[in-house]
Amino acid sequence: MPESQSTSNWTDECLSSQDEHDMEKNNREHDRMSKGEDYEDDDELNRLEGDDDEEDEEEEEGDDQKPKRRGPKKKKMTKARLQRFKMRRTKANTRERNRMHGLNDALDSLRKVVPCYSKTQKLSKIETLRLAKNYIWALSETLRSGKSPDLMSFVQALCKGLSQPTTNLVAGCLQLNPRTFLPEQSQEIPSHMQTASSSFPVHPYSYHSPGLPSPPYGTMDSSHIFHVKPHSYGSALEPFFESTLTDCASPSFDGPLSPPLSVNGNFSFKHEPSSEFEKNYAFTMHYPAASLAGPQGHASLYSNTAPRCEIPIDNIMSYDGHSHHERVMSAQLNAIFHD
DNA sequence: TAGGCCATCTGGTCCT
DNA sequence: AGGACCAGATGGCCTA
Repeated sequence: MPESQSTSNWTDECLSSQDEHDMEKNNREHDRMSKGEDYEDDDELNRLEGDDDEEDEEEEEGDDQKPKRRGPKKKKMTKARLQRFKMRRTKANTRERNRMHGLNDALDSLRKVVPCYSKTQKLSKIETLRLAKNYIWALSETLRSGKSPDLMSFVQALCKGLSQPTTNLVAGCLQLNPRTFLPEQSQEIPSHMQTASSSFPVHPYSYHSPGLPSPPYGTMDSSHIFHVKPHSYGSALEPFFESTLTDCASPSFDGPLSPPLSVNGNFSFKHEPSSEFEKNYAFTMHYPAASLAGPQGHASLYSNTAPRCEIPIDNIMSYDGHSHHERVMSAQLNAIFHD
């Protein structure tokens, strides 16, 4: 293709300001190369350029000082060639930028459907992926076993391999002290919690970051200890409390109810003091695909009794929604602090 | 100031 | 040939 055609094709494209910036940068690059800097005598560029420009054919001959080089013959960087190079580079940069933006958009979508979504405190890319992996694993495990896990196990599974800040974030979402569910802390965890945390098998693919700092080892804040009350009527949700029912008949569960718990809107427990419901927490899973899916969705696994969703269904975020989710979070925070 | 995270540029490789 | 994908390099920003 003649250079002029290639150039006109390019100029037909819409240049963003970033592209213009690229062009400027490439012009600087041009200056640099014109001065003979870098690029190892332009070998690199010549390799990139290919050999379709007869007019530029030129070889370095008679250079006795340097040993003969292998590979394609060297060609001079003509203006036209440089121009085409710049254009290709600029286009490639734009494509790469867009590609990365698409990737980041996908990651953002993932952040929204993973527990502990926060607009203000965004999970890093790597932590998002780890948390998503744990989340998928935990849900799969739930489906595989056909038994709902207790929350402590679930949170433990979620936090496997996460960095301390992310673990703290999850703990924050849960209103929990991370020490209460980190597996390494089992010696410090009350017996009922140790029992609860055994519902999940060891995560087969858990990421063990060698460089991760240890979780905080502070004093146990009893106000953060997680108390789960089994609800009084039989339902598909009951298995979530099975371990606490069978193993945790300790006096600690006769104490005051702990605040309702929310895992970033994926689980929530609501305290309704005025009803018979009052000593129980309704479990809801308003992961959008679950709670909105109705009979087809995951929610149907847990919803064969009267609806427990304390948040109006239309307040639950849509798959890509933000504001709904924020309202849900806000509602849950209200519930958390309603004591 | 060091370290973490991120966006961007870049060149290589593979695929269509 | 051109685009997609990838990984390395680099520099900016932020935080402890």
